[in-house]
Amino acid sequence: MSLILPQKTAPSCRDAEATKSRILDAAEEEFAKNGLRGARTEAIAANTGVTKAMMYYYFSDKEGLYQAVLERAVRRRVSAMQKVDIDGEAKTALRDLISALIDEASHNQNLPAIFMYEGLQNQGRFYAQISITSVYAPIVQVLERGIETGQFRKVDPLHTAINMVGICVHYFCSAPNIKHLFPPGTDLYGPEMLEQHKKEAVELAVASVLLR
Amino acid sequence: MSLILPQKTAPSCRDAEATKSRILDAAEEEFAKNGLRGARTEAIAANTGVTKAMMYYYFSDKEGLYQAVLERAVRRRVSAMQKVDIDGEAKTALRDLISALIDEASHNQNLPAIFMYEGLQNQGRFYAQISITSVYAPIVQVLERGIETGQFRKVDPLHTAINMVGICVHYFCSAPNIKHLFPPGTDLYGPEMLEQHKKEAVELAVASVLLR
DNA sequence: GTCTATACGAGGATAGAC
DNA sequence: GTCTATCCTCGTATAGAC
Repeated sequence: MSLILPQKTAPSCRDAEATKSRILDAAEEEFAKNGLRGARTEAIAANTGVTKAMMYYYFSDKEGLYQAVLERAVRRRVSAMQKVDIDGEAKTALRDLISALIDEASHNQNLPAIFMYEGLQNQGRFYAQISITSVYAPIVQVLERGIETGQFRKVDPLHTAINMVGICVHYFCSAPNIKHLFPPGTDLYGPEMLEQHKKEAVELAVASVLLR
Repeated sequence: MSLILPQKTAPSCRDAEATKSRILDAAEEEFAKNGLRGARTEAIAANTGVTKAMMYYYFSDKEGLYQAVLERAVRRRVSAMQKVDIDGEAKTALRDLISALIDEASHNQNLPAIFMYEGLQNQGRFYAQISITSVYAPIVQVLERGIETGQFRKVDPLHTAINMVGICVHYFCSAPNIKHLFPPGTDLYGPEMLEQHKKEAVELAVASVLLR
């Protein structure tokens, strides 16, 4: 019984793109957990299946890797927001935008943490180059239209958009803190809880602007 | 002109309590910027006026210092929330709670970051011992009462309380990110901006639950 | 393209004088 | 109680073989 055991994750089969994306995945995980400063290149490599040296081969240094992770993350979130049709009724469009944001965070749970860290720890340095506008812009537009058409209260669209994003992401970013508020054993990332978070968030967002 | 120059911050005058609290202040600042892992004991000492050795004299290690900072931070936030009179009309009580939370974050801008980091980076490990319940409990109570008395929609009180805290703190935690959304040079911590954030947040929170 | 081995600086922690 | 000097691990990054 002396079979040759496979490598813990995947064979090193000289596929550049595959390797790069494996590194990006592991790095995203680590940066989401610990931020740029707290992340350990060692830990990234360990979860990658390839060695630390490869990281430096493809991404020149830790910061380069971080930036690549961030760029991919922004691309994903922007694309999730832009898939939403915002040209219909303002109320529906708002509901769909909030849903999309939460669905996307539920699907890729690293993103909220990645963005939060970028602000907290990195002072939004890379955001300056990347332009986060495209994430907030659709919400702002829908709010503006809702106000014009008389469906929504006269809120400040930008502040309100920021507050709505706050509703969506705080649940994810604070999950380890707020889990103590729920019955022991509750899984905040379980399907029922995610569904309820989405429901409550969507209803709260819509109710908060809809004219009575 | 060979005057003896004063120490950069304060004299080392053998006052234990004063020294401890100076260390705590500097540590809070550093932990708020970088989190437990990212924080540098060197940096804390540098802003303290006393040496690194003193840190280890009073707080056994980096983790001990972190825990002390967190405990003080929780005490402050809980006390800010408990000062609010929540026994009057539900709508007023809710408005006052949200105001208090934002005022407190405006006053001590490290707290939102400290709590966010505790969840993101430290998996809420210290929260388990400290009990964060007292921060959310007043909001939950007020929401429950508002629902009972028929003033508020039938929301889930806990989820909604979490979402409302999200509204309050996201502005602060994401400040370096979202500042790119405002005209260049806007100071998100300036009095006008803070006032507007409070106004928008309070109105949004109240409108989101008030029955039409 | 991928690996092993290692250089080197940063940073947490302590010893011991005053 | 406070300081200076130092230890030593950990973690980023590179050299060089395959």
